Amino acid sequence: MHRPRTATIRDVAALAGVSVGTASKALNGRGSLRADTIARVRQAADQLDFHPNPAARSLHAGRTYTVGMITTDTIGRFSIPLLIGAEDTLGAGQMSVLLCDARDDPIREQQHLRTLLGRRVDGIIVTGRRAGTRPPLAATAGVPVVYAFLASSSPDDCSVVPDETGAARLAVDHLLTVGRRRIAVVTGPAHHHSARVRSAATIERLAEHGLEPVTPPLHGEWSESWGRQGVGLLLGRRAAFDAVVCGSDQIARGAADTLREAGRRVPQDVALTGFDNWDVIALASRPPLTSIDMDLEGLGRAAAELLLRAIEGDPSPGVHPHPAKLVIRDSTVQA
Amino acid sequence: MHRPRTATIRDVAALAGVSVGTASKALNGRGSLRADTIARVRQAADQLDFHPNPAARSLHAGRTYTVGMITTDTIGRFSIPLLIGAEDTLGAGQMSVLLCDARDDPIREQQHLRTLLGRRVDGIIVTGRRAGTRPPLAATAGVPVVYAFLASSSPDDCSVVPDETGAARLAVDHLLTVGRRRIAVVTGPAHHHSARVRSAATIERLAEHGLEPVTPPLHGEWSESWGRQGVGLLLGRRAAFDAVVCGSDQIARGAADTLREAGRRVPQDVALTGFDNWDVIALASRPPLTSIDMDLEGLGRAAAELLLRAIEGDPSPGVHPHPAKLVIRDSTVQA
DNA sequence: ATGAAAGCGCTAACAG
DNA sequence: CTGTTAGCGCTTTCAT
Repeated sequence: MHRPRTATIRDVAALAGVSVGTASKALNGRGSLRADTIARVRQAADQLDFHPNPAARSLHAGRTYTVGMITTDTIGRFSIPLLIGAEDTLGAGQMSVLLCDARDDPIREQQHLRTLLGRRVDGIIVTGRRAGTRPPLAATAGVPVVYAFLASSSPDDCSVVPDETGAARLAVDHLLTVGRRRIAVVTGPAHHHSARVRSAATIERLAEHGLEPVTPPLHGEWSESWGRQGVGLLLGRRAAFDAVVCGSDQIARGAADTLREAGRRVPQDVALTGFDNWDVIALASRPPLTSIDMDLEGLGRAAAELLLRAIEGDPSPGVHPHPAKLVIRDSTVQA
Repeated sequence: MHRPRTATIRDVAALAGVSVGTASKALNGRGSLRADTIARVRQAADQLDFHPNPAARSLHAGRTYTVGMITTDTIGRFSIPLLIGAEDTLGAGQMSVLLCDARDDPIREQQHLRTLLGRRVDGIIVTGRRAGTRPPLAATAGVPVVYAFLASSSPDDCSVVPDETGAARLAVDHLLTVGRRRIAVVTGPAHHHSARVRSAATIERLAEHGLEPVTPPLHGEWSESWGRQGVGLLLGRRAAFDAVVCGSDQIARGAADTLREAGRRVPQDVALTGFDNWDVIALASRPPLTSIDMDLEGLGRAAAELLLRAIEGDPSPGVHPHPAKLVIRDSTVQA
């Protein structure tokens, strides 16, 4: 095999006129060496553009300074900010990230897991769009795992999830602040965890203020089309409402379109809140949407920090909710 | 350091009652061994769930079976399918992918490059949204590099890019097929490479059919808002047009909204083509958009294949265009 | 303060 | 056919 001749510590030692052991110590600040020896070695290393071979280092240290990131469903809109956030703090911790896309296929997931363990990663982050919980990864041979966005069903595992109840409260409180009292809910499929959690939290928060929604929550797809239909239903029922809490930005955008076409002004007649703060949708909407931002990038960072800590031997089992924030735009407050 | 006691080849050899050398040969199919010896070793390996330590293997082979993927702008809508495609074929080639997000920052890019080279990756894929060309990566110490989506400005490098001219032709030919002759172009910023290439190719193709656009191409943002404005301009000028080639799905969707609100039927009165086939936009549009799909996932796969080949010592310098395809929906053909 | 040598886990020559 | 041995590049005792 034609090995690209990179400088080795031998070369550095030779150039500096010391033994490899001394060179190693000089470069790693171990042992006690004369200052000028250290300087000489450093200079030699610079001159040769020496970078220690990570394979050799790993072989000795038993660590790879690498973590695996495995997205159970295909990498998508939700995983990306998570990836970015995690990659960011892991990189700061000198860790590199191996990316695995399981495409919603348990077999692929299993293969990727084997690959990662085979590569002796120091830790694993599991993400995915699927709401709620998922079964924990099969045997990970003592390698620390953190679940991000979705939670492991085992409470012994460490999971970081968006605080969806807190998020729903943010939306309700904001609508109350801008004077709305007759609030409707149009959200995603009834069987969908996020849809249920969000609408339950919304209702609960309303109740705390002595209110209830003008109709039971309307469930449908996570689509603009359903947003249009849902609001169409509300209009058809001649329900009196001055705000709609929507389960996603897409639903909210559909709602905005239908309201406008029906001659209702947003936000003067009806205020709208979205969810996800997905810029493409929220900003293109007429008017732009007030929306809940789950801070997925921050969530990814949080997950990475917990993983780093776990790798250092300090695990944090349990489910850790990550706070959301409200981004206010014209769909609730007149420009 | 507390090393997780994974089985080593020594353990396997001991259990099988052979020497490590023999065990190695048995597991790698080298040399010539008795069938039952091989079987015994295999069984021992299975029993101990033995996986060769990749650090040791790398140390010996001088390869890491790892490639770096570095996205120059932040990971986004365009990079993801590329990532997925590349990860897919690299994984099939036993390669893992180290992900680096440079966030449009040359300094971060440089750091990531150093990290990747420091980790001795076998190859690098560079992607990014920025259109057109980019300066080649600084010294890569002989590590093969493939540029995907954007091209390196050096012709000695290997780049895989979408065939945007071919793509524009697909759109024009389709519009002609459905009987349109008075075609307008509304696209992105004039300084943007894709916008220029796409509209130039559109005009050229029209010319080959003895036609020209009803007005010079209209340039603006890559946004729905500009799509609405652009079509507003066309309507205001009382230009007679029966089709609009839009530079992106967002522009096309904006165009569709304005046309509908102006009482023009899509596609009966005006046909629309989008670009990117971004489902969230193209499907939510009323009507759903006929759009050009650059097959980014396939492009990522192609890039990965070229990289694998380059790693094997068979580089393919030059710019390799990757064909696009047309996805026909209701904005050009009545449902 | 420095050097010599062992060993991390594996593969590939070379002996037998 | 199988075993022994010498590295791959680095860190770390242990001598000196």
